[in-house]
Amino acid sequence: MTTELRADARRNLERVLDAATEAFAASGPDASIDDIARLAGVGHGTVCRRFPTKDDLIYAVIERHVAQMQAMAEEALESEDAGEAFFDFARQVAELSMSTPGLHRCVVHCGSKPGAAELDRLVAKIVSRAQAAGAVRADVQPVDVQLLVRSALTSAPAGQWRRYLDVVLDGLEFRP
Amino acid sequence: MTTELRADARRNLERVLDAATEAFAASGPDASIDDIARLAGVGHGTVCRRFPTKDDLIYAVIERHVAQMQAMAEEALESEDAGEAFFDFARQVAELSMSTPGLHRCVVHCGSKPGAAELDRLVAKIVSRAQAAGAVRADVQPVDVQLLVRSALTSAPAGQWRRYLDVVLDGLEFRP
DNA sequence: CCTGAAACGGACTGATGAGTCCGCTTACGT
DNA sequence: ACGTAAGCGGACTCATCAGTCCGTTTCAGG
Repeated sequence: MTTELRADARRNLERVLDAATEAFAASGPDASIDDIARLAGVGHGTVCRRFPTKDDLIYAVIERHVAQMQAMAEEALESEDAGEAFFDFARQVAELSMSTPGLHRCVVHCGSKPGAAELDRLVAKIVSRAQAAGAVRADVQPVDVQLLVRSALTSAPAGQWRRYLDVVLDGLEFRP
Repeated sequence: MTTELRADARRNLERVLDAATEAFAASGPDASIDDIARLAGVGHGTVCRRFPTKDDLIYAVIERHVAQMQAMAEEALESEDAGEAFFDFARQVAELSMSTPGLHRCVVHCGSKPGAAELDRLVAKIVSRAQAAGAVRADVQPVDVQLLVRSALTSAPAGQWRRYLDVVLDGLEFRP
């Protein structure tokens, strides 16, 4: 079987993923492969063999994050109150993202990779629904909402992001 | 006189500044010194001699920009209506910044260099005044306002920044 | 065991970009 | 015109980092 990994290979793979998670959480996508390899206690050749590209590694690390966000999005779409669903969703995602700012920067770095496309689709739905319900201003596109929220989170000094998010979300509210 | 430049030196200096302005406007602070030197038609040693550090060069290029912003700030401080002054000032600065997005990114890159400190002080005054007048929400600091506006401008896709700014400024308005 | 395939790791390549150095050129005062 | 100091430019150093290659080690099945 080509899909089976030797025991030591599997062990190293886990070490690499753990190390990468730690390194990316600490330094964002700028963490170097060498640092990660060192942290994992393996040669960097080993890292590059499993993940032909650095982005592959980043994506492997944030996959779980993205899946969580997707779950949140699906839940939001089931809520009755479209407006409340949107604002709650935004705060939930922010809370998750900012629990590890480095990983958030990795998500931003990846932009819309395969797999994130589905998430984008869901977000777009949440936003449109909230706009249709008159809870969110109509002169923005779903992608604008994503970018605005993202940039507020990214630009906020450590620990201050909640206030920044408040400003942007208030700005997104529909006002007669 | 040590402060006098030889004619050719002055000519080259101007060429370098022009080239740097063009390159930074096109590519932001990532424009390489080599590119700038090539564009100016000089060796890159010449660039590095005049500007020991790349940041020195960047700062020389944005100096005029910063000065213009400072003038706008001073004017804003003379206005009667503190709230209107703030919002107008924000839009003026945005208009200036985004007329050359690459330079805007340079300004962001420089953060608060010597010289920009004075501008920061003026901005802080404008914001506090608007807050005291009840036009701007009180739960943000002047620096937060700067970062929020900056990030909205930076994250907006080409040509879309006005809408992004609208959202943030609306979010900054005081609401009873 | 013992052997072949899988996995390892680090030396190597190649790209990039900032800043230094020094032999050559050129401006400009006399 | 000529000598000298200012100025030039590009080759060089140094650092960083992603990705490749191959000789060596280790696993695991027979």
